[in-house]
Amino acid sequence: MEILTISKAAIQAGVGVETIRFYERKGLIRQPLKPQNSGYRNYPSDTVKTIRFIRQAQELGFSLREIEELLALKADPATDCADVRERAIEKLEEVERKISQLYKMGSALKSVIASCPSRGGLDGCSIMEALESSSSESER
Amino acid sequence: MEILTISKAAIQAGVGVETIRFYERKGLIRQPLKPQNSGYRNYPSDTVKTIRFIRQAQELGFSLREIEELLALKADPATDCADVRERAIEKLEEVERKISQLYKMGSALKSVIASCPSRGGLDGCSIMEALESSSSESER
DNA sequence: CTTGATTCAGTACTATGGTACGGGGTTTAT
DNA sequence: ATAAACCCCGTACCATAGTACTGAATCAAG
Repeated sequence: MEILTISKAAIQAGVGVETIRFYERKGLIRQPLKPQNSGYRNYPSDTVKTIRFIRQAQELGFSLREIEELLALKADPATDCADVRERAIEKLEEVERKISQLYKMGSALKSVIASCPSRGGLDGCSIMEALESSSSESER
Repeated sequence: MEILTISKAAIQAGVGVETIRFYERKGLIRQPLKPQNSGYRNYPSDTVKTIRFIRQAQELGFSLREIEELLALKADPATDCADVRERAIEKLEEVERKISQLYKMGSALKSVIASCPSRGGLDGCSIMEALESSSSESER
């Protein structure tokens, strides 16, 4: 297994050096071996994979906190595939809910555009109405 | 039209009092009338609708800055229609960009879920594999 | 062996979107 | 009329996801 300095690891993973240290501080990647006479990190190439995993999961809409959980599942030999699948399904549902709302918003905007040929009267401007009717709301 | 104190408005809109003042500072909602002998805000119920709109739009991935622009579309019917129309078109494009982004996320999640055996250890978990092996470089 | 590049830890700073607090003034209910 | 509850403004603080900077230590090349 190849050993990498932080900057080599950063290049291979496609992130900045600071980002790696940031992930380490956040507990997303563990601090690698540091040789006794140096404080320098020596990364196994596994770490590069982990970082890529993080970026990939971010692309799918997972937050770093959620990714941390995914990584914990990954590290636990008792984890069943269904656990991971469950999280992916939840995320998919989240994504799909957003898409459908954006569709509504898109049609509201289209109707605004259509009903506004070139002269006054924005009475048909109903972006809010379109959204109001579709939202019974989340708590905080 | 009902008149509300800030806390009543906050409750109706499902946000905190501080959030309303924050939106006001940000220019998302306008400061309401304040009776002469009091510094207290008196909100029309319209404001509640605006706040709900803001929350809704945020859920869809709009930033407060973008939402401010969306709100500007709805406001002021005296504005030239063509101008409003232009901004509406821009927002529509933004919405469509968001949809396609989320769509990509959704398909990625779906394909990963579909190929998951949904039981067993992670050795055979295609979701984890997908997250790891993907060397699609998004550059930064 | 010296120079320049890299790395270290720690902290500060960015932007976004709030949330909390402190020390007042105002309203309202009893 | 007095206490509880509410509201004011300003400022400080929180999380998220990094990015930048500092001064000292270490490493790699000539």
